[in-house]
Amino acid sequence: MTINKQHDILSVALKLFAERGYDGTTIPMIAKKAKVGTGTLYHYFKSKESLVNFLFQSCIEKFSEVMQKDFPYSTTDVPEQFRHVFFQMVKFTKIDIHALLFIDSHVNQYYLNEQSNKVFNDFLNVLRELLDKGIVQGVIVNLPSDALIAIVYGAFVRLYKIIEAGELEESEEIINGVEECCWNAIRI
Amino acid sequence: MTINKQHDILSVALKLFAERGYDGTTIPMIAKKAKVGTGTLYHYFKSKESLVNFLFQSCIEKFSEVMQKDFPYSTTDVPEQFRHVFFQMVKFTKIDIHALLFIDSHVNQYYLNEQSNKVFNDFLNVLRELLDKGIVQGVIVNLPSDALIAIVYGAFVRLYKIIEAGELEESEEIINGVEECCWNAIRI
Amino acid sequence: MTINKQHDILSVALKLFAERGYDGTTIPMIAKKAKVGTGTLYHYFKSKESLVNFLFQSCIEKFSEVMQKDFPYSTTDVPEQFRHVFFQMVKFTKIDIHALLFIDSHVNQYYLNEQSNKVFNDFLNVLRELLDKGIVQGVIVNLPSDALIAIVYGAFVRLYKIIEAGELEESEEIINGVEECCWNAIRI
Amino acid sequence: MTINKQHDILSVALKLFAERGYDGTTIPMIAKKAKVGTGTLYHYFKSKESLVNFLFQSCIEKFSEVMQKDFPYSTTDVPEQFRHVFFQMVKFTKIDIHALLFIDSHVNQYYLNEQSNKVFNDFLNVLRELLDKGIVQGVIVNLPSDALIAIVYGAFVRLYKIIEAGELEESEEIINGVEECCWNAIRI
DNA sequence: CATGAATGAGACTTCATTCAT
DNA sequence: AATGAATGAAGTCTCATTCAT
Repeated sequence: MTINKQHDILSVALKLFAERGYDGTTIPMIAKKAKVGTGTLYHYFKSKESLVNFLFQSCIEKFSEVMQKDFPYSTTDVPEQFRHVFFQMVKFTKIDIHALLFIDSHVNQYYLNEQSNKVFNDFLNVLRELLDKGIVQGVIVNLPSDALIAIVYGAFVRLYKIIEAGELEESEEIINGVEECCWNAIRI
Repeated sequence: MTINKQHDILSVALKLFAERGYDGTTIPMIAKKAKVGTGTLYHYFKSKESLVNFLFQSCIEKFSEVMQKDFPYSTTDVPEQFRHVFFQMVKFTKIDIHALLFIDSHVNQYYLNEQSNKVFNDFLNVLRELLDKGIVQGVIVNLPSDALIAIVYGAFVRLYKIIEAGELEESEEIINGVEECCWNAIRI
Repeated sequence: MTINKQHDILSVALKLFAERGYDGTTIPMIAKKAKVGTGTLYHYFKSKESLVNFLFQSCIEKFSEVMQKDFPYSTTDVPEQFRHVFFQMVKFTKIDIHALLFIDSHVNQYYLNEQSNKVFNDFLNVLRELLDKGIVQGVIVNLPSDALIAIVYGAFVRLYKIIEAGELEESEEIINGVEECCWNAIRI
Repeated sequence: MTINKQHDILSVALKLFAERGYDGTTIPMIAKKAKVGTGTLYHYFKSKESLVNFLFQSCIEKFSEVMQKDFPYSTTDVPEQFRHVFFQMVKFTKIDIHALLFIDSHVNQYYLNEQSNKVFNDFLNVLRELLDKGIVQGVIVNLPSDALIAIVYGAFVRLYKIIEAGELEESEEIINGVEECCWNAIRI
C-alpha cells in the first residue's frame, strides 16, 4: 500500500487526462489504476471537475515555480534570461512530462473554472513581461508577446509530444539545438 | 432545408470536435446543431468513431492538397519552397481554421484507426522530404526533420489557437512576421 | 425482378420470424432479404404487427386446409382419421416447414390480435372434436383432448425442429415410426 | 430490501424471457420488475447476452441435477428408469416452470454462445444414453434416440405450456396419464 | 478513512414508420 | 407502386456520484 492515496490519484489522473483527455478519462479508470475504490476518490475531490481544476492549477503552479527558480534577476541580459527559462522548462518536463502535456491540452476548456483560467493567465504574464522587456531592449522581434509565446511554447510542447509518442528520442544535442532554433525565431 | 445534410453534419462535427474534443462532443449535440435527427447521422456514418476517422482523413487530404497547390517544383530554392508551404498553410487555415485545430487535437488518439494514422504519416513525409532536402543543401539546421516540423508546425498551430480564442487578432503583418520567425528558427 | 413482391415479403418474413422470432426480426432485415425498399413493405402491410398477424392467420388457414383435405368423412374409424390427419401434417410441413415452426413459436404471443387467437382456437377445435370422438368410442385414452393434442402436436413439432436444425435426417421410415409412436401414445 | 439482488434479477429475467422471448424483453423491463436500477443489472452481468447465457446454462444444470437425482442405477429396468426421469422432470417443472419454458424457447438461438450449446448437448447425451440402452434391450422402439427424445420431451413441454397458459389444469391424474402415454409412445 | 454496490441520467445506436420523390 | 432518406422514440450500456457498511 502506498502512503499517500491522494498522491496516487493525482498522478494517475494527470497521466490519463494527458493521454486521453478529460472526457475520455473516467473515474473508474482513474480509481482502478490508482488502486483505490471509486468512493475514495470522492473523499479527496468533490467531483471530477474539481479534480481536473485542482490538477490544472497545481501543474501551473509547479511549472511557474520551476521556471522562476534561480532566475537571473541580477542581469538584464534577455537572451540569458530566455535561455534560463527555456532550460527550466526542459527540467520541468523531465520531471513530469505528463504535466506539460496535460496543461497544453486542457487550457481554455469548458470544464475549467475562473480560478484555473486566472492562474494560467498570471503564468503567461510572467512570460509576456520577459518578452516585452526584450522587445523594448530591441533584442526580440517586435511582434505581440502572445504571438511570440505561441511560437516558442508551441514549438516546445510539440517537440515533447513527439518525444512522448516515441517518434523522436530525446538527447541533449537535440534540446540544445531546439533552444537555439527557438531563440533564433524571436531574436532580432 | 439544406441541400446536403451530410455536409452540415460534417461541418458541425468538425467544429465541435475541434472545440470540445471527441469525447466531449455527443451525437445529440451534433445532430441538434446540424438540425437533423440523431438517426440521420447514422445513415451517413456507421458510428461516431467512423465519423471522426472520416473527418480526420478528409481534413488531412484537403490540407495536403492545399499545401501542395502550385508548389514551386521548378526551383530548388528551399527557402522559397518553405515560404510557399507556410503561406498555403495560412490559406488553408483561413478557409477552415477548425480543420487545423481538429487535426492538431486528434492526432494519435485512441479512436483513430490505422488508415487515419497512415494518412497522417504520409502527410508528414511530404514535409520531412522538403526539410531533409534543405538540410542536405546546408540551408536548414541539421536536426531531425521531425523536430523541425514540430517547431514550425507547433508554432503555427498554437498561433492560430490563440487567434481562434480571441486572444490575438490576425493581421497580415503578424502572419508575415511569424513566417519570418519560423524560417529564422530553422535556417542556418 | 419477381412478379409478386407481396409474396416475396411474406415468404421472407415467415422464414425470419420462424428462425429469430418476431422481436428478433427487423423490418430492414425483411426488406433487404426480400429485395424491396422498407417503404414498399408498408404498401402491403399497415405495420409490423399487422404483418405478423396476417402471416399467422394465413398459415393457420393453410394448415387447416391441408389437414382437412380428403378427410375420410365416410368412415367412423378414428385410427384411420388420425392417420390421415398426421400424414396431412407431414405433407404441410414438407411444403413449408417454416410455417409450422412459425405457428409454433408465435402462438399466444403478446403481439397477436384477437382474430389471430380466434383463428387458432377454431383450428384446435377441429382436432379436439376428432379426439373427443375417439374417446367416446373408447379407442383413445380418456384424458382432456387438449392434453392429447399437446402430446401429439408437441411431439410432431419438436421432431421437425430437430430435422430443421439438421440434427436428424428426415426419412419415410422415421416419419412412419413416429406416426406409430404418436398413435400408440394416445390409443387405448 | 431484498437480501440478494442478483437472485431477483435472475428470477425476473427468467420469467420474462420465458414469456416474451429474449428480444421481446428489455433491460428496463427486467430492472423495473426486479426493483433495481438498470445500472445495477450491469454490475452482475456484462451484457444482456451474457445474462441470457448465464441463465440458460444454470437452468440446464439445475434441470440435469434434478433429473439425475436418486436415479435408480442399481436396476437395469429401463421402464423404471424412464418413469423416474419423467417424474423428476415433473418435479423440476413444479419448482420452476419458467425454467422449463425458458430452456425450450431459447435452445439453438443466435444469441447463445458455444458454451451454452455445449452444456445443452451434454444434457441431451444423458437422455440419449438411457434411450439407447432401452433400444438395445429391445424394450424401446428402434428409432434414432433424438427422435424419441423429441417425442417425449416435445409432448412434455407442450403439456406444460398449455398448463401455464391456463388452458389445462394440472392434476396428478393427468400427469400420470401423460406419463403412461409417453411411455406407450416409445415402448415396443 | 475506505470501499464498491447501487443508481439514473444520459451516452451511443437501432428501428418502426413516414413521406417526398 | 416503389423507394430509401429522415426521424425520434426506445433500446443497450456507461459513468459520475452517493451511501451503507
